[in-house]
Amino acid sequence: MLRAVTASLSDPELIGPAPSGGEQQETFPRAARITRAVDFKRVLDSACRIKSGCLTFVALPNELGRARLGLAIPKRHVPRAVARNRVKRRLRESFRRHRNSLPSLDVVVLGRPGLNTQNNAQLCASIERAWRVLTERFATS
RNA sequence: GGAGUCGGCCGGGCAGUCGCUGCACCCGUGAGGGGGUGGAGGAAAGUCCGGGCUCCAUAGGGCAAGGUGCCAGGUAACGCCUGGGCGGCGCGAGCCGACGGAAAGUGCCACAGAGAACAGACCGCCGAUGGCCCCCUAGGGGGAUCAGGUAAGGGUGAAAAGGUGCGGUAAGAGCGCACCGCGCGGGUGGCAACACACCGCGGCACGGUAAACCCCACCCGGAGCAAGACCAAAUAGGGGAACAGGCGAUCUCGCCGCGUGCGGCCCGUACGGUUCCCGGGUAGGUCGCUUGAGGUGCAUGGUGACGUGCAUCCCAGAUGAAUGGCUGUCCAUGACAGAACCCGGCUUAUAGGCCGGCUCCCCCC
Repeated sequence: MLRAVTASLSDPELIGPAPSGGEQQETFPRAARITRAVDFKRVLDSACRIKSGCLTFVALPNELGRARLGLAIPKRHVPRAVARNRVKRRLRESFRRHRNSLPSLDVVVLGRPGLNTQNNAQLCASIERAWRVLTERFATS
């Protein structure tokens, strides 16, 4: 875990294009997702929330040695299924890219009002900012 | 060539790369890995109809409620589709139609208008007939319009007592006649809806409204994949057994027996420890879950919807929920939009493009 964090800080590409074959594979297996209702509940009951744009990131350290992602984009804030899929795909893709540089956290991303009107650039900026904040806050602890 | 109309189809392509996911195969004790192969739509949407499937209910029948509503066919079924009829719109191809019943009953028909349902004289026209005035005066002529006559014209209205023409009359009027229309009965054609340049009768309306109540005919049990079936921790609780045996006695039966509370004691009653089993059942998991009223091709019956036969193909199945990101390039900027048990329809949204049938107009030969 510690090795992963230091590697990420020295990594030149944080926003850049595809890495073209680094040492670490940027995969997104099922083990990197929060799939159980109890896990969701435990994370959402924790106090650490970071608002970034129209998204809220709720984080809780875990003992697994890797970061996990869970999504909760409500139909109330993004009524159309296509738009909802777009938001979730952006989040998953960005998480996949930054997974190896993140601390060992369970992160649940919540949608907030106004999310429906965000374009891809705004969305990506919000997500990138959230990863940086999460890394800084949990890297030392 | 232009305008229009109907039907069908596509709805970014290609290459590279990094990911996700179903399936079978290989490697690995296992976690997992490897290469292969499949991976959103014409509407996946709205959830408006109709089915399949599942559980519950149910002898049979009726009422109520709801729905459908020209006729015939297609279909698993339909409120859908096809063909036909009728009415309306369009030069036409075509399009549109809750299109059964108003002589079973009830209700409503505003405003305007003189009058609106067993209806009417406001303006107008007439004033033959009766009365009035004038003139010549047996008799006749003229005038005004009091009685009155009149539904042709004006005006009101969504709608005003069938229409046109001729006759007729004081003026008019189905008052009479001809044609058209209407109603009733019959005939003919058609499976039927219905049609008719067919026959007879009736001078002629039995106004509209049933997406107002209603009447008639037909159809209809309820809930939905979070349906439902199975496996099944932990905790609490339910039921049962054992933990304790001994004595008498012939296989069998009888008697006594743990601790604590209530009580002076017995009977009685309540509570309690450990282990195991049983059933219900929560978290969680598995199935349901994709081979189907299925697609494609050929043949064949039918005007058609569609049916039949043969061959061939397997074409998403996720579950905190996959089907995407990036780069290059081309067409020249890609609309509406994302499966959640599955089908058949309807409705709504939709940038742009392709193909075919038909109609009308213009030009050339």
